[in-house]
Amino acid sequence: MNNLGYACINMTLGKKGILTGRAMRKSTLDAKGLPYASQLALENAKDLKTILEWNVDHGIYFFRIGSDLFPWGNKIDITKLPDYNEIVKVLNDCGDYARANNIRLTTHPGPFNLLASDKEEVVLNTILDLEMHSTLFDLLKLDETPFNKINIHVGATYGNKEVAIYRWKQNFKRLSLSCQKRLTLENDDKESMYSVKDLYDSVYQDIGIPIVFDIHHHNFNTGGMDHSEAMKLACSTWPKGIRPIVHYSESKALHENNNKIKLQAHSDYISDFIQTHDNDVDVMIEAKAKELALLEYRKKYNI
DNA sequence: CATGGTCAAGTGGCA
DNA sequence: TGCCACTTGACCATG
Repeated sequence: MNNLGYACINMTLGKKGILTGRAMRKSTLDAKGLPYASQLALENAKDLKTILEWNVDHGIYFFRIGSDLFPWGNKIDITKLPDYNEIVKVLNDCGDYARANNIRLTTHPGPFNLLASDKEEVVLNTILDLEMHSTLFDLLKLDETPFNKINIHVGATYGNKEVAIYRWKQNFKRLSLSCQKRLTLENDDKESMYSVKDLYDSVYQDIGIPIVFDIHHHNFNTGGMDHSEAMKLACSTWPKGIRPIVHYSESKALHENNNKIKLQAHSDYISDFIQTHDNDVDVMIEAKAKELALLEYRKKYNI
């Protein structure tokens, strides 16, 4: 195993008001407009640097950037933000810092990003959101490869997986090349949806999108493969020279012995050793306690 | 100032 | 039929 990372929020810094997730409701955007969106984006960008520095101070070189850095960035023209030039400078600086310190940055746009949708409006919204993430990566001067992945799910079947996958692949072609080159697909956490094997057979074999293996999700949708087989297959889809990423989380319902919680929900901390079956991977820990869970894990297993 | 309901977005599973 | 879960809580009105 190489890098251990965490997602979007630093609890320690968050308590001090340092975060990249300043957001607002639509009503607030309507009331306050671009100047306020600009102010939030600038504060978010500045805090990203602080979080990256904190990470380096704590030996963490893998971080997922949240989707709210540009509040409403998928619906507004961010180049029209009053502070746009300054925001770009700050993001350029964050990117330089990441490169200099060998930090791997990724994103995970929300479950509303459905390239397989049968509704054109949903697809258009998805394209806008994915392109916003890609533009953010451009401003950070990150690679146009899945080293800096923009990761999504297929996420829905519309009653016919084959047709949905076909639409997914058609709509994928509508993305900019730089966005396409960063995109990865993750296995879903429902039996009815897409396992690693589904993604491999129906998408990777056709258009070569790398597969992110989510170990927790696999428990709910194995596609007939055990963990070791599925992880190996997923890892085989990554380009040479780019370390595959796997996601790791544990069940909140089991941790808290509470059957009212869905088994899929993520626990605050993780307790089991992360088995990577000798694959050379970076592991994104998806735990509600964020970097605290990562630090606890390293302490527990002395790594 | 703390709390709790609500918030942009899509889908599917379940009580 | 309406909540929960997913990428993630944070916003905002109210007391």
